Amino acid sequence: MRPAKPTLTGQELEIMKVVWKLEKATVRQVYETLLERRRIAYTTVMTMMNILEQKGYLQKQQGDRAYVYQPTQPQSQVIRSMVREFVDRVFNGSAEPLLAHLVEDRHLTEKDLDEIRKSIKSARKSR
Amino acid sequence: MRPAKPTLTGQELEIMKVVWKLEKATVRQVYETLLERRRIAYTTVMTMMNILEQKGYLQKQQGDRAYVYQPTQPQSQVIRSMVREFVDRVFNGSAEPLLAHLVEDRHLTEKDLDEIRKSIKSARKSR
DNA sequence: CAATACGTACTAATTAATTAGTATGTTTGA
DNA sequence: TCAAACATACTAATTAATTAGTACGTATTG
Repeated sequence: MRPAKPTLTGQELEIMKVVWKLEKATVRQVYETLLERRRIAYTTVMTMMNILEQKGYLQKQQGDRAYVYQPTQPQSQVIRSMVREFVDRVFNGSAEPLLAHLVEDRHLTEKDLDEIRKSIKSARKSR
Repeated sequence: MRPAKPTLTGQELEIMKVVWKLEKATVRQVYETLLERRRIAYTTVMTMMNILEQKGYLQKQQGDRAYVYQPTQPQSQVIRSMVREFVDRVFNGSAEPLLAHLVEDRHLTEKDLDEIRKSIKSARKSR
């Protein structure tokens, strides 16, 4: 049996992104979307989506003709736990060094930090 | 042939962390260190370290008895590119949403942000 | 020096990840 | 209606990742 919430692998994440974007989608819809970027077989997408269902990330229901899949969790929540795992794995759980790296890489500006500062304050209020 | 700088996988990163810590190390040293945390075979460590050498992350030289392995790149540099890849993969390259997640997760405090702010300023000066 | 520990090369087993084919049944439009 | 398109279930091939075993040689030490 598969564990309850196994991590999303690379290709699985790609598919989830499409489904989140579309809110709900058939295999064909996802297939068409992915085709715009690269060559892939219809059945490959189907297999992946079924695995995602087994993993608990997607839910399917009978639609007009084909199954319609939809995410079981919002994107933000899933990504949050991916970040948490990454921080655990790479930085042993502390986010600060990650920040340092982001800054060094010039991905972050002072303006970004102001944004963040604000959001911290409001988060604190709502606690 | 292997690509020049393939990404580090989970277990490979664990081994690299040990070697970075020790600065240079034999298979046995890494093996002993990993043993403290979990059961693993000596040859497993050796295999992994040889793969890391093929991938260009480690360099080996003949030591007194055994080969001595050392990192070809500093930890900070490797981790920086792991962060970059993660940001690309999960956030399509923009770091800001990553920040938002870190904050929401309360991994980040205002104090952290002050630290970062300072480091941005000094980075700017040295540009 | 002989037994034991150590080191390396080579091989291999297992599992996960990725991609896709085939068989078969349903729907639909010309 | 019937051929083409579509859908799904089932199976499978390929590659990567992870873990480890075996054979064999060298070093060490009691």
